[in-house]
Amino acid sequence: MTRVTADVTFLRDYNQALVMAVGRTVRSFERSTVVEATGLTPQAVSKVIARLTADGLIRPAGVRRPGIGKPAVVYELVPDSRYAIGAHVARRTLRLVLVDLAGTVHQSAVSPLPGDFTPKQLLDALTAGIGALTGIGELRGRLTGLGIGMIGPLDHAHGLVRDAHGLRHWHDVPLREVAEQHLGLPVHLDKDVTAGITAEAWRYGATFGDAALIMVESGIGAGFWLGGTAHRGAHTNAGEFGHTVVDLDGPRCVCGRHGCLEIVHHHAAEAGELARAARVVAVGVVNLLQTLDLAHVVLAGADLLRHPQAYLAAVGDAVQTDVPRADWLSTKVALSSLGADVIAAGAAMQVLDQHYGIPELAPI
Amino acid sequence: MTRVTADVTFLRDYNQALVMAVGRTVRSFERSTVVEATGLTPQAVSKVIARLTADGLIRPAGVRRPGIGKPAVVYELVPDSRYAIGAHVARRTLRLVLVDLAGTVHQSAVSPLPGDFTPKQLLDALTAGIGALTGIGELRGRLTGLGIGMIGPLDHAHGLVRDAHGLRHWHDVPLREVAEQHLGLPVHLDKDVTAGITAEAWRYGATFGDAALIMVESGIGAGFWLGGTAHRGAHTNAGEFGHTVVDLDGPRCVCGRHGCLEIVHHHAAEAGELARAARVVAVGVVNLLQTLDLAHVVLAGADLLRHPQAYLAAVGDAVQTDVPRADWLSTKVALSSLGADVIAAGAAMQVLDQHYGIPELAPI
DNA sequence: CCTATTACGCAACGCTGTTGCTAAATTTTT
DNA sequence: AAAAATTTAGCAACAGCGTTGCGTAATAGG
Repeated sequence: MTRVTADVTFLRDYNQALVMAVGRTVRSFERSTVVEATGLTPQAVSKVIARLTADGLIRPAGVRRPGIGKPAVVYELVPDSRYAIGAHVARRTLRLVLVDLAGTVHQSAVSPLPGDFTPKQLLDALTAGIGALTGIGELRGRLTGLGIGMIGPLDHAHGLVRDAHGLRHWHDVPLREVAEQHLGLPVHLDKDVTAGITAEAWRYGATFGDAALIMVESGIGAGFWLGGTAHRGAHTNAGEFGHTVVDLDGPRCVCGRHGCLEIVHHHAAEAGELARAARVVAVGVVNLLQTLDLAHVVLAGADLLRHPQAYLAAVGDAVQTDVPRADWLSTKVALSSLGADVIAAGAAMQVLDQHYGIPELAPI
Repeated sequence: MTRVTADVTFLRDYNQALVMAVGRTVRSFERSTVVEATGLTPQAVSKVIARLTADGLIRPAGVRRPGIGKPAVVYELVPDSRYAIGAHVARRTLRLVLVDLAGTVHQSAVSPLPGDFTPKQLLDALTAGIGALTGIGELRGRLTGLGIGMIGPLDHAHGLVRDAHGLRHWHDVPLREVAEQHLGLPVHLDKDVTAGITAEAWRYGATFGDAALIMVESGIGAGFWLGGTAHRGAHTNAGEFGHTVVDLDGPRCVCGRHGCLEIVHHHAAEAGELARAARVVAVGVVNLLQTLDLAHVVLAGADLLRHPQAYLAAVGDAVQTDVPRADWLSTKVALSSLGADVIAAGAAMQVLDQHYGIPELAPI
């Protein structure tokens, strides 16, 4: 939740979210854990824990007797106290997942979408797919909403699909509003890559630094996690990473420029030169590191995950070789920990994050 | 100021900073202006204004009689209530500026630095330069500190120069600490490009969106302003924009890779092909826009400012032509409004920002 | 002179996290 | 077996924040 001014309710929500972040990161925790992690006073932590317990979000889970003194009460998150549904809308498929408060994916289902599908067809597919999730009826009251990760361009703030690449029927569609009415659920709309990086950040926990998710799948995109939050850009259009020029004299791209990362990669992949294709992506990743100085790079996307080791090795090598070596300058490269579910799961986590994540203040 | 947990003092500082931001942006303001901009209640604004007035940071400046009713009291920032000194440390020169609370540059002085200067030599130059600023003695008590904008790599959080490019005597120098002792002033250390974009953001005001400052000057760097704050990256090393590959088969760069933006630009500039040099920078800028979706691009740096119109035209054209056209997707391209002072002035503003800027919370 | 309108602050309030202190549960020492 | 030490945890009072209710000051218009 974003607001401009800070009042005491912000204060409460913020500190409460800090405790929830601890609960999500570790399996179980006690009061002293939170005190250490947050710097809140023990008394304040007690109050927060009492509130969260009353809401059913956390629960006592035994005691710890470390030696002398009164044993400490151990608490744990109640994963099944809240759920969210995540949808990954691609050009031909709809993937739906059910995610709990701890970020665990409980169900995952893929269904085909009609070629060049319309908004109506997507809504129908969403309705059918959500209905098919087993036990969805029993989650009433615990279902916080639906997150949609979709190809752009779109307007995250207004829930508007501006002009989805390669889909004729998607110009200025107020998808969030329409879906909320159609499904009777709160809906959150974001670019696929941004949803993806949110999933990685949520699962990794609060120590997740600046990071990018590279998605190779009918195009190349990137999602960014900068300064503890998703970076969407001035018009929610950040991440068109495939359309950065890496070869001034390269082949002409659909975007009109020459030598875009995407077209160069595509040519190499088409020619069956997997190693060269992977190296091209690696060059792009190192460009990102030089520009943004990231702590994590996560690789994802259907086309990439068909040859995960080739890409992982190429990017890992390039990061080792091409970035100036220094022990203080390290970047972890990894494959998406959620595989093909990462976009849908991240979209679901964005919904949970709106309610139970760390709130933000928007400077004027 | 960064802290983890939110308490009531954070509330106060935050809302107070919002009012200061209004005061810095507009020439004069009244209570209703602030109410509208922030959403605070009139009563809350009255309290904040009373505190700021007592501290001498703002003052009444007449009344406004809009017609019927009691006239409103008009307030204004007191620019000379606080000052900061900014230093831009380049390879051969030291530039010092004196900046007031409103962000106005009052004095600017350039002095040469010895070739391959040592930390000691820089400290002496700083001492001499600061002493030479006229009227500096009368500012005691109103001087908030010294900001240093310097070539990297460096560690902003610890005030440590890791390994300044091309300077032999600068390995792991704790410049902030040393300078604080030597000068008896609080010192703030940051990369030159980050200081530069801070200057633009401060002057532009709170509505400044995601932005980058492109600096062409013995190398090409970029400073980023993302999500209402400076983006420094995981290791304060963001902005090595010159070392992004734009030509896979291009000439070998000092960094070891081939076809870096910097080396390609350098070759064109050396050959006297100004238009081509400018176009190369423009390609890089469009790459940034595709990746990060920026609202502003600011051009700066000694080498660029020797031919400002050529670069401005090339980048402006490329942004118009190469980024997918849409009325909602607009980026403003401009030359640095502070010219050669931008880095030093930005460094000074970072010091002021620490005290009177909008405080941040660091999620665990 | 009266009324409507606008600006603005005092006082009381609700809420936050903090502080001071007491109670409870356990181990260690006598 | 009893007393002391140690640690956890919460009740109660408190300070500080923005908010709300309401009274007062200052102006224009009738």
